[in-house]
Amino acid sequence: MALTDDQTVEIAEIFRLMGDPTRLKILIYCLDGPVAVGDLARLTGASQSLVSHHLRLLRAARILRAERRGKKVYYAAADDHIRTVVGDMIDHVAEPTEDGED
Amino acid sequence: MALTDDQTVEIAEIFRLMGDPTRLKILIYCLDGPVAVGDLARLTGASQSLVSHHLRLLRAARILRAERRGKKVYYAAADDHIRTVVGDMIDHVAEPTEDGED
DNA sequence: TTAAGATATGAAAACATGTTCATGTATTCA
DNA sequence: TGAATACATGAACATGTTTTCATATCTTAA
Repeated sequence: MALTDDQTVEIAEIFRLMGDPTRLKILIYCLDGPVAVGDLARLTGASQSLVSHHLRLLRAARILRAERRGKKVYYAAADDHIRTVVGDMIDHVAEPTEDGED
Repeated sequence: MALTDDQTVEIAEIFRLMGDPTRLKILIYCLDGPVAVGDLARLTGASQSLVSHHLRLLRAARILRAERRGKKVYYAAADDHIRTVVGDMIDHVAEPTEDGED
């Protein structure tokens, strides 16, 4: 595998950001295409302020990218790795658990 | 996508656990095969106690699975999804950043 | 320029987490 | 059994994170 310490920390940071339910919901809604901040608030049930705070973190980590169109700002997944990672994880959870339980 | 709220929380929980550098290191060392607790402590540079605490969390979330052999306990990745997810993430970080910066 | 809509930001409150230290519980071997 | 090795656990401390509330900024339209 051979990752540097910095790379490990960088990856951990991304996982950490995906590790909050509110943030993960936001991220998942953004996987299929750009969504406006207000819509994300309605979809997730979180306050506009909270969504905005989370979006800043997700954007800073390059997990999401923002694009302004008039008064609204649309957020979407930054690249396909993100989509893949979340997709794999959904598969993981969907599966009935591999072989022997403990 | 259509995930239930519980599923979203479950996925977030797994990401959260992978989101700590010490834990991620432990996990990565366990990807290629079973590793004993003491070796994990040496490999990661963390104390035996800390490694043990983290292992408990990773095991409870079914990210790792434990197997005792004599005095030692060996930990390994619970399934291939975990391997895939971490692998994708490593690709993500390895890449030179997709198109336009902000 | 003023008003209204949409998003962003700072500070504080409430809550959660990682780490250490001391100690407890297996397991093997003499 | 007793000693030594390997791992697990509980409590406490220190630090970090999520969330809210109030307010600021940006954009369009009248």
